[in-house]
Amino acid sequence: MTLVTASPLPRKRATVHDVAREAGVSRGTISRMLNGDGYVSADARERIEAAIRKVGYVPSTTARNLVRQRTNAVGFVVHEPHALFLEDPNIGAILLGANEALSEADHQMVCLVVGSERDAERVGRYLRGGFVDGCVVVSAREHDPITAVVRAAQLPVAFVGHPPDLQDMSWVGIDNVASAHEITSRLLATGRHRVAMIAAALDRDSGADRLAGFRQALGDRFDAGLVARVEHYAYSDGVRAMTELLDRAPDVDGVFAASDALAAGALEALLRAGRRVPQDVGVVGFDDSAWATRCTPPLSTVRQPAEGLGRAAARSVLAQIAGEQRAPAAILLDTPVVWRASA
Amino acid sequence: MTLVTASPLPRKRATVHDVAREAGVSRGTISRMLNGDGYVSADARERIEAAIRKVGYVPSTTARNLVRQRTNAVGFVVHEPHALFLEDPNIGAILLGANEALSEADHQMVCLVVGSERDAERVGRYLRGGFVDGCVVVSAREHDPITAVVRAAQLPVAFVGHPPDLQDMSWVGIDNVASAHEITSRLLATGRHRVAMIAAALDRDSGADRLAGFRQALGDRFDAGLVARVEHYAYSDGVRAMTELLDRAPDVDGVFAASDALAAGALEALLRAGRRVPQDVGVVGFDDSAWATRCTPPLSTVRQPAEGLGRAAARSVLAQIAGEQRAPAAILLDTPVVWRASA
DNA sequence: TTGAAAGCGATACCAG
DNA sequence: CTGGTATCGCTTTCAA
Repeated sequence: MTLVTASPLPRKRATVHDVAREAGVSRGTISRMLNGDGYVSADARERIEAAIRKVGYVPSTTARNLVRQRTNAVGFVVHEPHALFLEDPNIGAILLGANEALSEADHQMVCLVVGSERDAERVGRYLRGGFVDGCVVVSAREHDPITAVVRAAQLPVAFVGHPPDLQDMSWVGIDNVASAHEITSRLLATGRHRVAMIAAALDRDSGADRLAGFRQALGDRFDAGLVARVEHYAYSDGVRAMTELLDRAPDVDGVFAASDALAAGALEALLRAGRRVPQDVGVVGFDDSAWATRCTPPLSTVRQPAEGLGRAAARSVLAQIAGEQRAPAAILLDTPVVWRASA
Repeated sequence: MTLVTASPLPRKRATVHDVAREAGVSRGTISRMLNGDGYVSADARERIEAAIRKVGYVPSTTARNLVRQRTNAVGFVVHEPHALFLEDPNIGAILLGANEALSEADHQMVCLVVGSERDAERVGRYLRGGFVDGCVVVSAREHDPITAVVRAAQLPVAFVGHPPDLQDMSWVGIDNVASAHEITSRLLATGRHRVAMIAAALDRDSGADRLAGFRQALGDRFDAGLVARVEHYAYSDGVRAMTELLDRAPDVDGVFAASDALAAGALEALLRAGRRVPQDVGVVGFDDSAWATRCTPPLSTVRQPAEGLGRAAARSVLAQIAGEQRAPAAILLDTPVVWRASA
């Protein structure tokens, strides 16, 4: 640890008052100018601009927020950061999509990370306390405290995904059942007979629905013994599940993994077991994340429009803030199948 | 898109005033109670609590921030989100570390993403406008507008990494030169003679320093022809660079990649070229990210204490806010070498 | 076109 | 222990 120089004198922030005195006008005039209400003489405008530069004035966001009763900021609430920011490749894209949409509307996205009980409580306070005008919530689970808070606060909100207790709040998502059904069918169409699934996150709708779609696609051929259940969508879970599956059913010739990361793990396990993909076993994933193309062979998968989800959620919140969208809506985005070499 | 139900009536928020009237006490008493200054009779306390519940009172963060002249929130500013949130595995861990430290101090972390000019301008406004009490900045480049803003605002700040124009602001980081030197030496010690490097992000200190350390370790044996330069720390860059390197110098028997993602890409290219790792070519990476263990063979690498960086940065900011740490400091964290099977 | 004044919703000091 | 009052920094009628 190295010390470098001494700290500078802490100068006090300039206020409208200072600018007013300096420019010889009233604070009202300054405010009007800054907020573009027109009706400011060229003369006054000039003097104010000079004064602002001279005293180094920057309006106080806080004071402005208080009087306007709005912040022009929208929260982006993320849960379980460990599982998400570090493992889920979608979260970053969703965040980017949301930021883009908000930026276009000149709103500030403030991302709030909930990593503990304590965080949940504090984030709740900020949310209800008017720190933001609305928020996007990703990966809420059932009975999520955040869900309760935004409902109680009647805050404009859009969820990404739909926990069962959303009631009358808006959400955006994809049709997990249909997507899983489709890709499973495609896999079956390659002539596989013993198709397994690596299912994950069954306590969330995404996980449960993908399993449901898989089951639906198999119909009579569904064999519960060919479903490996794991906790997370992670690579290591995929390795473990596939190893177990090979053990249980050595004749397996097809696998639908509930995420690309899981599929990549499965690939690794298959490789270790000496199986060739796609010759011996066909593998398909879900997400079309970076995993899909970095695997060997590249994964056939379902494209999850992550950025689009973020954008749509943000737009929904903005519409609610603007008072346009009155009724809660459920927005489903398309999920094209991307067919590559793994099946 | 499905419409669900009608929206509820927008009730107005209760204020201290309402609670005061309801409980028959003055607003001062309520404030004292809420802010734990003691000195509130059991009787008053009870009536206030009841009143709060009854009118559904939640203090306004905004109003409180204004009068207190502090928000108890710290910004976490991220640049170039595409490169970072989607590619850099460290950013998530840094964010988590920072959040953890802030949470312990009961401060709210608000993550602000700068994805465009417009974002930079807006984030600058929020930062200077007192939206947060201080901030952590990751991945600032030279002449970064954010750097200028925090300097001008004299905002308590800690950078993760150190762009050259930091002047007297605090930062936390690692010794990239020494780390690169060490792992290169270890690689050489395995008996390699033609050791190449895949260098990236040479416009940032991390990238340039890793190259410098590599060069230093090689001394006389340094051969500029064995350095492949790429833009990003990404997997695909690694594949490309390694392919090129094999082309240029087929006798290469060792590679130091400036990140694990690059190393993973290199592994892929080597595999394709029919080289065995570590028998024919030894490969080492940097970061000790998830890449390192998910590769085959797992990577020998340098552990970058990402969470620790986030925590340290956050602590530094907190100390500055508390007025403890007056002088700017440079904090370097340790980077142990993690030796696995790839070299 | 501009100034004066009334809030926005809390906190904090000061008598009592 | 508690109530009154000034204040935080800005926006926004309302007259002039």
